[in-house]
Amino acid sequence: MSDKANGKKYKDTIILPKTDFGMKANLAQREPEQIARWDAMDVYGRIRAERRGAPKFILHDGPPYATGDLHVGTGLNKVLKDFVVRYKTMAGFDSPYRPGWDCHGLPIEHKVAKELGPRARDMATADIRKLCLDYAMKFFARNRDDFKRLSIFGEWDTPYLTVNHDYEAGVLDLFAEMVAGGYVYRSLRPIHWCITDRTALAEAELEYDDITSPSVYVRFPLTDESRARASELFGAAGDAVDLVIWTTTPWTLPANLAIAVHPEFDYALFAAAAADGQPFTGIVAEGLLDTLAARGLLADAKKLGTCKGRDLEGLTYRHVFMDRVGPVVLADYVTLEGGTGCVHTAPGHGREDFETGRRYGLEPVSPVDASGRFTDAGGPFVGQQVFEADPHVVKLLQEKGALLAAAPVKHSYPHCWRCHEPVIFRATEQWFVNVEHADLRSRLIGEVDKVDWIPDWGKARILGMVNTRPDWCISRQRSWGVPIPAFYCVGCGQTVLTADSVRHVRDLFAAHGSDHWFTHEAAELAPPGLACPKCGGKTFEKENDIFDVWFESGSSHWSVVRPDGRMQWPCDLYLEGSDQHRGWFQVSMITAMCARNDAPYQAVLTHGFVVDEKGEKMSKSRGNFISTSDAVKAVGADIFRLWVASANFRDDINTSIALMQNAGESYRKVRNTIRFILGNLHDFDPSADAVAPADMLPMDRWAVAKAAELHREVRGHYDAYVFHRVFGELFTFCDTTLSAFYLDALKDRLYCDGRDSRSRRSAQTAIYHCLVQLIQLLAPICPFTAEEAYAAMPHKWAQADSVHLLTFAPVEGDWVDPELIEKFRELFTLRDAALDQLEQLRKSKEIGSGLDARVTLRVAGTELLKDYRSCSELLPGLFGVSEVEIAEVAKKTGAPDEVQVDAARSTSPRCDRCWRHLESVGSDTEHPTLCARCAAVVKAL
RNA sequence: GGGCUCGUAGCUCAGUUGGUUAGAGCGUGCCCCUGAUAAGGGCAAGGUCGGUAGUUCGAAUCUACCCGGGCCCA
Repeated sequence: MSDKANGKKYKDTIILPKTDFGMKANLAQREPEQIARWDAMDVYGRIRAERRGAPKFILHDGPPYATGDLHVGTGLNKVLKDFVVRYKTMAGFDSPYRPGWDCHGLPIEHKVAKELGPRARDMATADIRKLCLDYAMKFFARNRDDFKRLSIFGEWDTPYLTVNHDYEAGVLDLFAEMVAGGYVYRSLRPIHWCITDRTALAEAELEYDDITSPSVYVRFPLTDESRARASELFGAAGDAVDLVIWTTTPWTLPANLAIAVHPEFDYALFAAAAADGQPFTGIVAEGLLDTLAARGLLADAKKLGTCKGRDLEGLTYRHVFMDRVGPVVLADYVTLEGGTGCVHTAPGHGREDFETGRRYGLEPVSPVDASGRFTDAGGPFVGQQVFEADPHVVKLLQEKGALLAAAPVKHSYPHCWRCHEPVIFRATEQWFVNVEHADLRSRLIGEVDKVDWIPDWGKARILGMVNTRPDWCISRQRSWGVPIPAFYCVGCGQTVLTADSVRHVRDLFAAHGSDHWFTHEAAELAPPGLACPKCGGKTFEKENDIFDVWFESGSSHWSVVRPDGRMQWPCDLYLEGSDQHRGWFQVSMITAMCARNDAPYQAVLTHGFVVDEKGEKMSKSRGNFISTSDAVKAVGADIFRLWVASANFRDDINTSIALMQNAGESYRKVRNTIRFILGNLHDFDPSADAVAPADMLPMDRWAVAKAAELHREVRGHYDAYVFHRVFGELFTFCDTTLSAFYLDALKDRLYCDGRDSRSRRSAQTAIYHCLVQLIQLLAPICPFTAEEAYAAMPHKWAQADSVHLLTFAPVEGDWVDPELIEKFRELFTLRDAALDQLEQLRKSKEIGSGLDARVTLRVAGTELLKDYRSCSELLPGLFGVSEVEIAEVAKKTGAPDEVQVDAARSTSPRCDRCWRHLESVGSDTEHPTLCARCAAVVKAL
């Protein structure tokens, strides 16, 4: 019989791996089937039932906007949440997860308006809202399918939608608390306004384009008292002293209430000649004096003195043509880029001006009606349209001798997206939340400090915002949203908004939804018997404004978390992208502090943004946009999820299909490691075959100790939400610990030792425990693969219909063995030396397989010798060679114990069955081509 | 322009309180195995740690400035 034929004959006597767990995952096809099975068994519902009464861990979902294809970033966010929820669930917590969607808001209304075109203007609000709802529902359904495909465990049949009646009622319930607390007020505020369409415009509805404006330099004279003070400040004086301002919108000058200077800049008092040759004394920023002089605005300018901007605060000046005295105020947005360093401030016509005015208690003046014509308060320009009034304003300034210079200037200016005409800033009545009321701002700051921000710089980020944020304007002149439930007395115009009136409307919305507001008259909406507190009137009009969508999403803790008996308020965790420091994190905190003086969350975890492979912003217009479904189509959900886990999400995340395919390489390694173990457990029943720890071989005890170590470290990383370390540990365990070393070293025992031999069962016991850890710890990240592996286990560690119903099996104390791990660490340096030698033999063609070689350890020192002899059995496996000889060599006195590693081609014959070169081959006459071990095993069959 | 933030091999990540020659894995190239086989094992190449200037006996690590990216504002 030839060697080959002999080998074939004995091949049937070795025990090769056997499993149905395929090498190819075929995720694209199998994942949807698995989802269907989970749905059919209602695995989510069963988890809820099994965890009832357990400690809770509540991750409250931030609602994504229901529009467009799901950006990979949105998919990544949901996957990270799913890691948390699944991990906490396996850790024994009851962690219900109810996803949500933000369904109201301008982007949807905008899309619908675009589709409708001019028809939109003639449509009833209620009809437009119906179309918006259809739009939102369409995308909600589409996005939900994408999320489900990622295997996010959650309540997909009962998500919270901000258009749900109970959600809308919750928004008003929270609003009622805030009204009761005195946080809500109504005031003028400038907004973008199109005088052609007579409508308010949002930032997203503006288009910027160049226009030419009649810019003017204007002199405003200081009052007598201020002139006296100025002469002290500057150490110089003039008969009259003028503040010089510059503006590109002369028509806003009737609304001028103040002049702003920068507190840190130096300002100069100067003497110069105006264009008409008349000498005058004025004030501008010192840094601009030369520039202005060089432009010929100030002939023969002579600096008389300087002082800091902050010292000018409180000086007063006389308006040139309105009967009004205005103050000098401080503002740090003043620049030296252009102008004079003294900024014309009209709180009714500019956002910054408005904020500055508010700081100084200046009530905005905005004498312009909806069509852009000056009202009675417009002084000399009553009835004129603002842009047409510009030249008249300039002329008047000239007549008054206040015009220093006028020149057309080209600059970028906002235009209406519909009619493309230039827009104006116009002050209208808006609703606000007062962040100073009842020390709200300082309470917010104090509360921010109590929340656990992960990473910790999140705290600095949100503090910076809370510190400087102005009052929150919560009203919008829009259709698609929750109406602000205020009433106005027809008799006297008085606003009526009380906690009780809000709660009355809340109940109407709970029953009928917010559409009710648009389909019913004020009389049907107001609480019965409502009377105007001012005039006693009983007839009312209803408010037309709706809430800012941020108010809606900022109410989710109140609408969703608080009423749900399965959850707890405040919840444990919010987990969103870092843009939400300004957005959802902040607005949720504000509403919660108003209502309950408490943060709505105990911890906030943020992730960076998904960017393209070059680290640049991802967008459809750049052509580097990737949707969640693109990703799933390319690599499948489990690989997508593994990719998410592999990235350090605290920074921005570089993304491309190719990078996800890289994660696919790691996936294959993990999968094949699991597959190999499964294959070698096909005849292993732990209840009958497991070997007690004390009886296990040292290398197997080492493997179990490594598995225990893995468990401890991975759990730690999960607890700290450091998923890329979870991934790293799991991968390294599969790749380095198991595949490259341990499993390779085990093959001889698993394949060739007797089926029931202690050495083989010991190995199986170890890989069984390794597999249990792998499947469990992988389950939150790759739920499909973990389930598939669990199903493929011939004997499970815990019986369940799904691995996701289980809690983590505890690691037994006697597994943990740091000393053993340390000992192997030493052995590995020996292994490195051996592999180095083997590689040289391979290069010189002396050997091919490691089994062609034998290793000799030349040991100097009795202690070390004893050490190696005690574990001589495991050495061939450690080095991957046929045999290892331990030889004693002389030790120099005083020298430390030493070992030298030598490898050489084995001189022993090769066993036909186990392929090892051993001296014992041929010792059995019945099986002359086998080694002693194999002969014995074959005979016993 | 401001606040926060990131920048270590082509890619994903490690790099204790500053301390030898900056480490892994993936990918790439080469080799081995053919009893994990569209698998498995090994070896090798690949980095001026974004740049510059400081502090220090010594800097990927500390400081300042600059460059590039991101989020949020203006």
